[in-house]
Amino acid sequence: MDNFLTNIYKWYNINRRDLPWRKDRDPYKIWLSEIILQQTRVEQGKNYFNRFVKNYPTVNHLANAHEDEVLKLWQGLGYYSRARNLHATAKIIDAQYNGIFPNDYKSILALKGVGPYTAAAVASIAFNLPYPAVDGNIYRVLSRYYGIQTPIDSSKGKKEFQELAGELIRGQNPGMHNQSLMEFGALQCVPKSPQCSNCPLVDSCFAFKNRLVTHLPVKEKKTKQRHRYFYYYLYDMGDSILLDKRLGNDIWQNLYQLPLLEREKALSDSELLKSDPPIKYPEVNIKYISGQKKHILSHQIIHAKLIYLEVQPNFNNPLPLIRVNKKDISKFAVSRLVEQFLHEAGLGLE
DNA sequence: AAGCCGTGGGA
DNA sequence: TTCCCAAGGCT
Repeated sequence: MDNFLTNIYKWYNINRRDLPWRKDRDPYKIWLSEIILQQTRVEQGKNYFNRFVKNYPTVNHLANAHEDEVLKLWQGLGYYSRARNLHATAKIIDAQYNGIFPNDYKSILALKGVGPYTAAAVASIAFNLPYPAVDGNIYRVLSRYYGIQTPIDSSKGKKEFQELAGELIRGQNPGMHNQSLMEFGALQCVPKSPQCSNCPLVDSCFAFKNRLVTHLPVKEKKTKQRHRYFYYYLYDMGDSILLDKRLGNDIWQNLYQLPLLEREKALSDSELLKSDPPIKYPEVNIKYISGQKKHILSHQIIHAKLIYLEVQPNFNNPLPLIRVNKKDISKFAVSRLVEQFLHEAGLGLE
C-alpha cells in the first residue's frame, strides 16, 4: 500500500475525533451532517446537528416540518439555501423514496443541495461506495503533499484533484479513507501554520521539502464585496411589532426581518427622517435612531441602522407585513443582523 | 463560468 | 483592524 495512505490511516486511528455524526451509519444523519458542514467549521455545526437530530430524528420528521420551523432551527448558521434544500430533499425522500434514503451515487447526487462532494461523502460513509470526496481539506492535503500548484478554484484544478483522489481511493475502505484524509486536513495539515514539526508525512511532503507549505493550495479568485445600506424600521405598537418575510433572489431568502428601506448610499439621520419609510403611519413618535452597524458577509458589507418608531396600536398593518406579538418574535427565523437589532431593542429574547 | 449565498474564529 | 477561510452548491 502507498506509504502516504498508510501514514494517514495510522494517524487517523489515533487522532480521529469522537463526533456526534460518527456514532452510527444512518444515511439520514450522515447526509444532515454533510449539509451542515458545508463551508462550516465542525465546532460551529455540532450544536446545530444535535438540535436537528433531536427535533427531527428521521427524514420523515423533517419532511413533516414547516419550512419556517426548519429555518428557525438553522438560524445563525448562514447559507440558508442549505436549510431550504435540506427540507425540500427530505420531502422528496419521504414521498418518492418511501422515506428510505437512496443508496446509489447518482440518485444521491440528484438531491437538492447535494453536489459532487456531498454525494461522494454520503455514498462512501453511509454506503461504503468508492467515490472520492474532494473537499477543501483534501485539496489542501493533496496539493501540499504532491506539490500540485493548479488553482483549486479552476475547472482544470478541480478535474485534476478529482482524478488523483479517485486513484487514491481505489481498493481502500471508502468511508474510512475519505474521512481520514479530511480529518488529517482539518486537524494536522491546517491552512495556517500547520503542524509540520510533528507531521508523519514530513519526510515525503513536496510542499515541506520545497518550502511551499504556505503557498499551497493555490487559489486564483478573490471575491469582491459590495456595500449596501439597510434601514430597518421597528414599528412598536405596544404589545406587538411588524415583521416582513424576505422573498426574491437575495440574501436571507425566506427569513423574516423588520420592514426595510434599502439605499445605495448612506443616509444621514436628517436625510433618513425626510425619506419615505416602508409604511406611513398617521402618528409617529421617533424613539431613537441607532448607530450604524456593520454586518460583514463573504461578498457584501451591509451598513445598517434601526429606526425605532412608536405608533398607534389600533392600526391595520398593510399586507404582506405581519403583526407579531412581542412575546412571539423569537419564533421567527431572522438574520444575525436583525437578531442583534431586536436584542438591542429589548425584543426577540428567548 | 463566474458570481452569489452567511457566519464566526483565529492570526 | 483586517484578512483569510471552513466537510460547497446553485445559477
